[in-house]
Amino acid sequence: MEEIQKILARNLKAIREKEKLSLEKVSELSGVSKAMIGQIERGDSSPTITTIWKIANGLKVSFTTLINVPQPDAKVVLRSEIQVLSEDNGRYKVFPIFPFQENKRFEIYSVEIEPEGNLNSVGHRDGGEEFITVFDGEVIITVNDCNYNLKNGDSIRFKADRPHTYYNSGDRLTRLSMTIYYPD
Amino acid sequence: MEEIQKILARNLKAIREKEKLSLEKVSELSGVSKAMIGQIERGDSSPTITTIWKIANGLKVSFTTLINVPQPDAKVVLRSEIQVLSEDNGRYKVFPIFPFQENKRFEIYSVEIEPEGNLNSVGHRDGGEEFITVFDGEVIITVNDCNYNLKNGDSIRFKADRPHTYYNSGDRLTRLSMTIYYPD
DNA sequence: TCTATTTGTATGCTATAATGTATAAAAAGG
DNA sequence: CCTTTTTATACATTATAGCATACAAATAGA
Repeated sequence: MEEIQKILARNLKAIREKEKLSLEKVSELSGVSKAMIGQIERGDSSPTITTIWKIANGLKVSFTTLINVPQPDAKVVLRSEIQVLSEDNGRYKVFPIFPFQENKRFEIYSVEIEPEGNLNSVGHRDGGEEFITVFDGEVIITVNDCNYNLKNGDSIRFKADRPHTYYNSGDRLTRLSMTIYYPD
Repeated sequence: MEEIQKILARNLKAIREKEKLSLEKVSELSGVSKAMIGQIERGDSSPTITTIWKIANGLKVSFTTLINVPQPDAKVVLRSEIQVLSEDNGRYKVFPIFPFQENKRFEIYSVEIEPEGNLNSVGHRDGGEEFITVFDGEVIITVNDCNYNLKNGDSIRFKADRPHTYYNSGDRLTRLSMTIYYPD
């Protein structure tokens, strides 16, 4: 029995218990036999993707809910705790706030750019996407040679797996929130 | 043949072509037979979770990469386009920037709170989690009766499926970035 | 153009997923 | 406590996943 089967078994059983459903009920909801639901929960069988799909749909949960592992409560990150990363002679500063987590697939930064400060990025991992909101100042973001002029309060999302740049075109500090999503 | 099989077929074939791998090579990397890889790509078979796990690991991609559907490039959201939601007699304003997307599982807002403005939340959907960073002013966030005093540049993440409140304890506008994650 | 190599597909066989049914065990109700 | 109902598991059968092998088709190189 593979580890992934155990994970699936635990998650399915946990969901079923939490919702207070019998094997019979899950069977009705999903269109998968009661005996098969039981086999899966005991880790006695490695179900096909079609079967899992039916179960996920029947229980109205996602695949990842069935194949991932759980985590804990509130956590504060003070600015003083953050190890800042500088580029462009200190004119571009990145504050890594919430690191990447495998089961969430995103990480969060805040960014500060001094006037005329800039950063060129060759692009991140495949399929990555950035979500940026301007909280102070202004910025010109270039993606695939397209310039996007953003003012205070504006936002942009773009595919981050290609060359892109950030440039503070104003005369005061620019501050951005940055959420980077990775599909894998 | 189920729809999920077609999706899987398309994604696997796309990855293989992109990486310029032969069926033989994917077979070596994953430990799944060449014939089976071919069957999966043609949608001729509904593989078990163990088989998909092996393929995902062999190709170093996630499950979601194999079972999800692709999207387009950069998109700008100007502040003027955002429909603001107000609470507490206008002292608490929410700007929905990037709406929830099923395949990413998070949504992004910015929030503005006037001095003494506050909001009580009974909690969102099960397992939801909030990631907040202060970009201006200060805020007291309460989660499970615990108060967290955050200053400019500080951040917090907390389980959002329980009662929580936001209160501007300062004497000027507070601005927050808010990323809400939902497991399903 | 021809030959050798690589690649994808077809086929038959084995292993196992998935089911329906029977039954033992657990839970609910009087 | 006893009886009925519900629930989970065992078992036999059917369908199909997964594999090894052969071969046709496509590609690469001389």
